[in-house]
Amino acid sequence: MANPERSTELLWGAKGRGGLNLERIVRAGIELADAEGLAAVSMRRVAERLGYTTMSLYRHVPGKAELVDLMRDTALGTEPDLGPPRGWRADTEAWARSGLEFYRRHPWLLESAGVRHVPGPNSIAGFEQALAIVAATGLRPAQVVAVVGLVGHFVESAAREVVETTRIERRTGVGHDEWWGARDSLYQHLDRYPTLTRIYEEGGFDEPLDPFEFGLQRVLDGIEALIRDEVRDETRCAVCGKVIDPAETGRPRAYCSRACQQKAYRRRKV
Amino acid sequence: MANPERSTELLWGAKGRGGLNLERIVRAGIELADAEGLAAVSMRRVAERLGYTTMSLYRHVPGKAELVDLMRDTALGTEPDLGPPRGWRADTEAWARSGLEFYRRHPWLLESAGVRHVPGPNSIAGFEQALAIVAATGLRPAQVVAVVGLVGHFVESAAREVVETTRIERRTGVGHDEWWGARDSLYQHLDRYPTLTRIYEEGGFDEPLDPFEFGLQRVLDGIEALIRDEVRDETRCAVCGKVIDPAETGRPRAYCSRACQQKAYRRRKV
DNA sequence: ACATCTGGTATACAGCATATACAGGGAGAG
DNA sequence: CTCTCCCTGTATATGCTGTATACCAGATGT
Repeated sequence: MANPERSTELLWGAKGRGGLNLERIVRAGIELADAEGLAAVSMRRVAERLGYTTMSLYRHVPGKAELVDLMRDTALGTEPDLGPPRGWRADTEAWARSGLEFYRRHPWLLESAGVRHVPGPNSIAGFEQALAIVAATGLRPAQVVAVVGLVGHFVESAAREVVETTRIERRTGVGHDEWWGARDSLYQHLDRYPTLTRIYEEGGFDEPLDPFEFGLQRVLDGIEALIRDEVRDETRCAVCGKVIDPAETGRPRAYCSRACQQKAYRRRKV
Repeated sequence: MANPERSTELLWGAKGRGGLNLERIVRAGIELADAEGLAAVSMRRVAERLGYTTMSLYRHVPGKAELVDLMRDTALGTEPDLGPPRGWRADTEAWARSGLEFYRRHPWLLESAGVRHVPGPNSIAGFEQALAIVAATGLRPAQVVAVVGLVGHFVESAAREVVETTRIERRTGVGHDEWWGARDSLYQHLDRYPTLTRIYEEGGFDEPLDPFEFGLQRVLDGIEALIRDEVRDETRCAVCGKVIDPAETGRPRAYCSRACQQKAYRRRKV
């Protein structure tokens, strides 16, 4: 993937000379987006930041849409792993939490999330990670896929909420005030919203629960209920997914065969 | 709210004469967005559709952002209600389903959902509806708010997925093929994604579960678990939320007092 | 009768993505 | 060495976008 010639050129070329690169363009785009949001990423701005003309970019990138695709997948690539496995629930939680952290670092990804989303290798790697975690529950394959989709979309949605909130708070100082200021015009029609009124008066909006933490526990509870209903009490091999027939004595088996045990060991070692 | 003069003008002016209106502009914007997506809504296009010049719109609307806000709230206004109450779970499900249906009708709302979202009266009305449903569970106020947020965001997220899928399928004919076509380049690196490979081979992607139906049941299950843990076995008044002390004989009480019973009756009647 | 306001128009400008034409430099062929 | 061709970067132009500014006709108020 990483052309070594280009990489050294990228690492050592520094100041601006050394010619234009795909990598340099993508990096400049990401920096711009991290700092000022996706809307600030225009071909002009990216080119300016690199000291070239607008059209020079088109020698390396087909168009803006593709640039954004590349930016997304590249940004994904710099993420850490989740540590040692501790059961599907803890692992899924860790996966979700790292996803949130990721969106926090690159909020602009949320702005372009609705669009077509051509999956790059790094994006697929995250998908694989989640599939492996959830597959260990023993759910049926289609259910595994659905669960991963559910959690993934939940993270995206919650991140959108959290990021938006912090952005507004940072921009308007307090934030809460502005929100309730806009609500002032509502107070005249409050009789039309009796439940809203009651919940407001009971302080339901004073200290809102963290939407990510709250929602995540609900979603995981829901998945747990599904597992309880669907999965017979069989342990399954983390490598191949086959049912493991339980050992009658001694330490419970974790793999269905020596082959899978070895495979897991090798994978763990690299 | 609805200026009768303007409304009659709007209803009877028909063909194009009768002058420009806020309502006509907003309606034209919605029609355009429904047909061609939010990206197609430009001041020029809206004006053309009405037979006026671009700048004429600015006599009635401060700018495009405000026009979109108005479009959103107006679109929300034409939605049906949910029928008679049948318990929090069925009601929440109905609310979510109507939300999905709404997004299906106006997919462009999803494109502008991430943004600041100034809440209009109709949007608040939907919020009130959901609050009333969830408040009947007896959860604490902050929890009620969090649950409504969770379900609302889930609907938005699932709708995005569903709408996107149908759009791609409609545009590219089959859709599935295109998706797996893009995956062709992946097959060379499949050894890097063992779980993905296994799930694919087991048919986990062949007949994907409906993300809305699947996710909704998980989310509701999670909420149900929360209620089971949090709520003592007390029935609560749907009007004021107070605890109802149970009737020892006869039909179970639904309201905490005659006053609330009457209030509910009056509200139901209008 | 005159001023002011309202609603619609025409023109202009800055920003955007990108198509097209062109220029210099390096590589390879004759 | 020269000629050609490709690769890379540039300059210019087109057609979008939102909107500022200036103008103009007609209605209304005084």
